[in-house]
Parts: sequence; C-alpha cells; structure tokens
Amino acid sequence: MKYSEQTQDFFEQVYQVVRLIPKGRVTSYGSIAKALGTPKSSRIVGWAMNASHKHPDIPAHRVLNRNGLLTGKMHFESPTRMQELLEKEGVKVEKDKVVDFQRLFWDVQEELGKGM
DNA sequence: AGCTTGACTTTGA
DNA sequence: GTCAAAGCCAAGC
Repeated sequence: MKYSEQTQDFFEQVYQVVRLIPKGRVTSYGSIAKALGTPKSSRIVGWAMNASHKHPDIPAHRVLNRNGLLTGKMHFESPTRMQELLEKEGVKVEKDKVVDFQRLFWDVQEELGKGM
C-alpha cells in the first residue's frame, strides 16, 4: 500500500512526499499531486506548501512549478531564501529558474513507485 | 450559505 | 516556440 486512504489529510501526503525529495533534487507541484492520485489538485499542493510553514521540516524550496520557476520564493522567509537554499544544495538557480531543471527533476510517481 | 483568490497544469489559438 | 483561457480543490473573506 502506498499512502493512507484519501480520508487522510491531503496536506500530510504532500508533506510526506516533499520530505522524501533527495537533497539537490527538485520536483513540481503537479508531480506530487499526480503521485497522490490527484494530478488536477496541483494547486492544492501549493496550498499545502503555504501551510507548510507550521511544519518543522518541509523543504518547500525543492518544490517548483512545471517550468522549474521559483514561484513560491516570495512566500519564504525572504524572497531570496529559496534560491539560496537551492544553491546551497548544489542546485543552480538562474533568474529565479532552476538550471537543468529537467535533469534535476525528481519524478515522485516513478521514484516512489519503484522504491516502495 | 456564496464568491474570490491562489506556492498550478493543461489545452487551444 | 509564446500567450490566453479553462479546470481544479481548498482556504479566506
């Protein structure tokens, strides 16, 4: 069995996946949503991240949009905090965009599918 | 109760 | 390739 039933909070599932993202890798909201079985709920993932501030360890800086753009950088402690965190993990960021995003992309559906 | 907004994605032009 | 519009679900007003 993958995750719990959908009766559990969608946010918890999102957080769980985000925490599993390897250091130096990134993913998109859509991939997480799809991994949870609701690809249309990509926006909900964003909401989850918005609420992730009340959580201790949520590497939200590893979660970007489909274009690899740091869309939520303005919601961090500082607008530049997200980029700094990514660069500190070895991820190069150019103009609020992750360099070689496609290469650093961490497919949740695949990784979790073959890992679990 | 309803309407608007939002850290998104996909499809159509 | 880009730009505009629709769809989606949850939280906030």
